[in-house]
Amino acid sequence: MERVRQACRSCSVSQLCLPAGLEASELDRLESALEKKMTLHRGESLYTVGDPLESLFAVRSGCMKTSVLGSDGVEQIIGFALPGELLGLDALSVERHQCTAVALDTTAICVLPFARIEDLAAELPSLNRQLLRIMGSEISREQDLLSLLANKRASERLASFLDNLSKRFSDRGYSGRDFRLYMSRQEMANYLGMTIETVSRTLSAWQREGLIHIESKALSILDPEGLRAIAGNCVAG
Amino acid sequence: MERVRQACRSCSVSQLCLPAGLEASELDRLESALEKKMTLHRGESLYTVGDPLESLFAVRSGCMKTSVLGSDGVEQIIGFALPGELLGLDALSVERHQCTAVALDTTAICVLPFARIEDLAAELPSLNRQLLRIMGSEISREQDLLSLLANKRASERLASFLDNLSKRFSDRGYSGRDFRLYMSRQEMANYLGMTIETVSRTLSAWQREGLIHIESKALSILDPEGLRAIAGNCVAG
DNA sequence: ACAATCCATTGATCTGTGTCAACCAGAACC
DNA sequence: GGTTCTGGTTGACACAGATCAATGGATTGT
Repeated sequence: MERVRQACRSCSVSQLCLPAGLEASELDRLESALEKKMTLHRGESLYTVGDPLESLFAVRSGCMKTSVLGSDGVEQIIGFALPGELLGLDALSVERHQCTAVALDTTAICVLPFARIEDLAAELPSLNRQLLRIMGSEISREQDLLSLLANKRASERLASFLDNLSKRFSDRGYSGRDFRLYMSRQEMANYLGMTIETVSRTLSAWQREGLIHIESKALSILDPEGLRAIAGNCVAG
Repeated sequence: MERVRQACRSCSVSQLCLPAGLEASELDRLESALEKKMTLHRGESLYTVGDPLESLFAVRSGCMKTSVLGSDGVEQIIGFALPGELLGLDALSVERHQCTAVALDTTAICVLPFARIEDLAAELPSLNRQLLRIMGSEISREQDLLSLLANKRASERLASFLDNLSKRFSDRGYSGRDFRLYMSRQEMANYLGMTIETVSRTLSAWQREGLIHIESKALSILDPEGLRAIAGNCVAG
């Protein structure tokens, strides 16, 4: 771990992250509250269920998954976090993390000590507003996902998911047509409430139909419109 | 609509609501920011998708449902709000409501003008903290619901739902064994991602087995343990 | 280079729950 | 007092997707 100066200003996703909308002087203060950055490797966890809330985290590069554990011990993946996204917000309720965050790839993380963020937010209204904004969008992201799981069929869910990933990659300056799926088929299936076999079969069918090309984790979307049509024009997921 | 003085202090659910943890002087200021209260009748809506964010709302008595509209126009119910619960948090992301809130019964609502709450939160750290806490618990509530929808079978979902309602009623000082289901079978089914027929069949089966007694909307839980066993000891829903 | 894993694909079969349809009961209305 | 409506229950049947099983390909470790 190392102290990072100018962390936010040099970060390509700051406009998607906590600093969005802050002025230069405010950014200075946020950067000085930012403790350190850390790097996780595939499979390493950032926090697990029950850990006390010490910090919020921002993904700087790479990809994380978050999951909750059902009473039966079965993992349910809640989301995949790309650069610019905040992690740990669910811990604000009871001061303990309610889910587990694991790296799916080598991932750089900014650590935001909660006490400092909280103090700073009390002084900087625009920071507090941005924090609320991010929490609000996490709430509505989950609402969209609920709608997806409750009343769409498997292929619609998978198509929405790929479309959503595509959009997020292009928002971050990467190609929305060709990208790497950081997660395994198992993880996609779990996230979308289906089995690995159904994921595999559906992808194979789309490949046969010329909608996509997929080889291991490398995905090319050949017909974005076709995919969106299957998704029912809904980009949740 | 009328101005309400001492709104929070006289409210039986204030400890579940925004004022939780506030000192007397802070409570004064919150109450003076609280604009008015209003009453909705069954079927009336508090806000709908796209309405600009003007206020957050707290349920004082009665029951509300919130739902999002899929791209295909299909309603997906996201939650049922009981007294003490806050509504409108999803609007903080884009300053517009992302879902619709409709009364399921005659319902009293406290209106919290967002601009005033925001200003006040900047001055009262404990209020801001409580707002974040409530948003955090909404996030984890939805996470639990995701887990329920993605990998539980219909009967487990329904049992979890009833168990969760039971718990919330008893938290509010009502009986957790005998209570009125404010929502229709159709609304339960929609919320839990199943059909009305499956809800009906499952309830009938449990009635036959002596787990519950249900007549129209009046539910008695005869065997809470049995119900919880079906739910797999998970209280999400 | 080989075995040992792990992950993905594909096929065959089974099942939970959706779909379609008939029926019933209570509420609302003439 | 009957008619219509709305919401709920029950049954028969169909099907999307789960489950079980076999195989293949890639990655890891020795």
